[in-house]
Amino acid sequence: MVRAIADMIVTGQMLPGEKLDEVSLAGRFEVSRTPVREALRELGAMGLVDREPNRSAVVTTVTETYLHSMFEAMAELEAICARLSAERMTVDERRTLELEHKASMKLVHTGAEEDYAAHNTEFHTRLYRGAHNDHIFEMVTQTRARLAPFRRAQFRLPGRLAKSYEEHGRIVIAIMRADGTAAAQAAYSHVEMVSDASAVFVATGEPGARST
Amino acid sequence: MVRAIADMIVTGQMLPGEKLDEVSLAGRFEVSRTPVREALRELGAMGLVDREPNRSAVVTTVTETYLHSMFEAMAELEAICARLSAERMTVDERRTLELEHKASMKLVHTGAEEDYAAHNTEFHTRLYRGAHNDHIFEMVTQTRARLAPFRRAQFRLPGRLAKSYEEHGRIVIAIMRADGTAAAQAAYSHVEMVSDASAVFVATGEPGARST
DNA sequence: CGCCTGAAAAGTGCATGCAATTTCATCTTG
DNA sequence: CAAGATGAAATTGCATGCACTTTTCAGGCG
Repeated sequence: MVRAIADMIVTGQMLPGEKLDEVSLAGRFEVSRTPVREALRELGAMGLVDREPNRSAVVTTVTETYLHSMFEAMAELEAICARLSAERMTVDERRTLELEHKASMKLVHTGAEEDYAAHNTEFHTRLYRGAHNDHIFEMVTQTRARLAPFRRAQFRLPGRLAKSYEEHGRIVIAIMRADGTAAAQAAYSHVEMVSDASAVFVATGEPGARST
Repeated sequence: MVRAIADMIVTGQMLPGEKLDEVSLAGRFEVSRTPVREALRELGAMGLVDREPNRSAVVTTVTETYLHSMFEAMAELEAICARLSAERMTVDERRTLELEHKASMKLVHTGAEEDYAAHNTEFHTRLYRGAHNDHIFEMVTQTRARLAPFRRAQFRLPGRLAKSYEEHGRIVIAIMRADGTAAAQAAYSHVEMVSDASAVFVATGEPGARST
């Protein structure tokens, strides 16, 4: 159930500031309020909802500066993962990463945004796993989840798919060369691009853009 | 109440693997089981306790490899904070950091372990704040909390106080020079030292050492 | 003597109910 | 007409109770 509610937030079905009242959710999931309350607590600890005493839980509205801090943190974390991946990935991991990347080229050509988005998620997850550090994996995964609402529309920008593919390519090459510094550099600027692309939608008031 | 239980875990009053049964805690805090359950959920989301269906919550036992991954993550995070602090701290923040650092010298000479530990916490917190990135601040703070049980005894190692002071000094100097690279380097190796110092106690079976 | 079996005890998961707080609409007043 | 006061409805916080699962332990069996 935590997963279900988290998904609704992360996928943008619930907008920041929206109230999550316990009885409605209890009805929606056909359980009593007790498990709902526990789920909301957990979501609160995850940073997805804000809770104040005697008030309804609300989907967290991130301020513009906090959003910026998350994107910056994301860039740093991805840079670390890319560097460690360049140093630590097994030959199998490297080969798979490269193969999957090259396979995604045809998605770019056909302009399959949905499919490319899925590939993109997997690509980055491979990077996180390749760092061989479970705690970093958890941090980067959680941060990525909280940023999801703001990244969603990025591939709708014209030419973004091709750009993304090209940036991935730079990361892959650096990792294949075991060049940690270059990999970190490439990953950092890749996230910066995503951040810029997302900023467009934030500014135009797309889902999740409302800020305090 | 979450805070109270978290403190018991972080300060080592509760050892990894220890069961947290709801009725006892309810009695201990003189409330019913409901708020206790919610607190345990939250602690679970924070990674301090493990919860499985129909089983008592237990204080998280970190495996040796996961502990290692947390220390490594901590080094990376502190390095980032030090680098960003070197680039972004205001003159006030820099001055305070330096003053507090120099003031701590006499704690080293008198061998006041408790007081130095308190100073140490504040020193690092200043570093985290100096990065001017709220999300990174949250991540590093949470990671630090989870590592607390394993770092506790480090200052009991002979000569550790002086070493720590010296390492802090290197970080301070780099930050005063606005040399981000040197600051990151100094912070990273500082955490590595702490990791090594803590490993001694983990190996000897001090509180929090039990691993799966 | 050790191991399996099963029943009792203990503990968790969830529903429900009540007190306390917040919220919202309406009424009052300057 | 706007701003504040007021009371009822809605909502949260917590206690309690019951069903179900896990654990424990005593007795029987190999």
